[in-house]
Amino acid sequence: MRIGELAKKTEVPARMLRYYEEQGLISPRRLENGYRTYDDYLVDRVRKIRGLVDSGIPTRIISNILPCLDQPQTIVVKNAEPGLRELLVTERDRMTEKIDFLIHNRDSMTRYIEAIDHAANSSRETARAS
Amino acid sequence: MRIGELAKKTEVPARMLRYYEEQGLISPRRLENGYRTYDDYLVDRVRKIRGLVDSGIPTRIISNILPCLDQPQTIVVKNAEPGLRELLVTERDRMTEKIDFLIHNRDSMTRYIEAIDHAANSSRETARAS
DNA sequence: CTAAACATTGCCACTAATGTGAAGGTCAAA
DNA sequence: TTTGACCTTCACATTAGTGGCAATGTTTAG
Repeated sequence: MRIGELAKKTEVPARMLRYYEEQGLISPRRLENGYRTYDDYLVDRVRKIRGLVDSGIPTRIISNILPCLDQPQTIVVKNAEPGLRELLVTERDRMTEKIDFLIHNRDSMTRYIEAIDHAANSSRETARAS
Repeated sequence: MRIGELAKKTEVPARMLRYYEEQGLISPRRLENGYRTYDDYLVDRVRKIRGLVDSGIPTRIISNILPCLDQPQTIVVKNAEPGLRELLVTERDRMTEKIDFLIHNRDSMTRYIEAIDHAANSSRETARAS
């Protein structure tokens, strides 16, 4: 598919897709006329990129961990680049920390919201009683 | 405590603490000489700010949700600012989405790392057999 | 077939958010 | 009175995007 279709499917502006290419996150092939052409699997990949960026993971890191995120445990593992495993473990652990942190704070927010609701109920009852 | 001590306790440079103040995330009092003075509870708060920023949450949002994150369900709930509950729920749900996304991808990374390890073991055994 | 409408390209510059560095001055403890 | 922590202010850096333009390719309507 061409850039416009991918943009529509991913909700990511074409402009941004070119930007991600510039950052080395996606590498579409080209048609004879120079137009970029994207394989289907890139739809999923672009969504992952968005999610990772939204989670505060810098593009430089994203480019390293993207290979892990493609569904079939591709034979790419054969690379065995030394240091890659290290980096992946580090980033995986950092991610786990982030998850725990977010869960903790999400739960605090939930309790706070419930406190608001409870306060609203109480004052309603107080008003009714008066 | 003064800015230097807070910087040491939180591992956040003093420069950055002034920046967060500028962004309205913390409001230290001042001594007669103009020095900033921080209460103990701000240590925790600064750590939260760091975590939230690292998780891709913009400071403008952080300033809104910070009140929820202070441990004692302070009587602050009395505010009942209309629209605040809405905003909190929205951000809480956004946070949940982020958590789910991160968990999913963290698990993918873990599987990939295991695949690397398994590949390494296999080739070691192959080498031994030859 | 031609012309208008639309998609894509590269390019350059600009914005917004989050920090960071450094100059020049004040404060206070040794 | 020197040293180190702190003050303000202005400017610069980095990351992640955006806007606009002129040129070219493609599609569609008359």
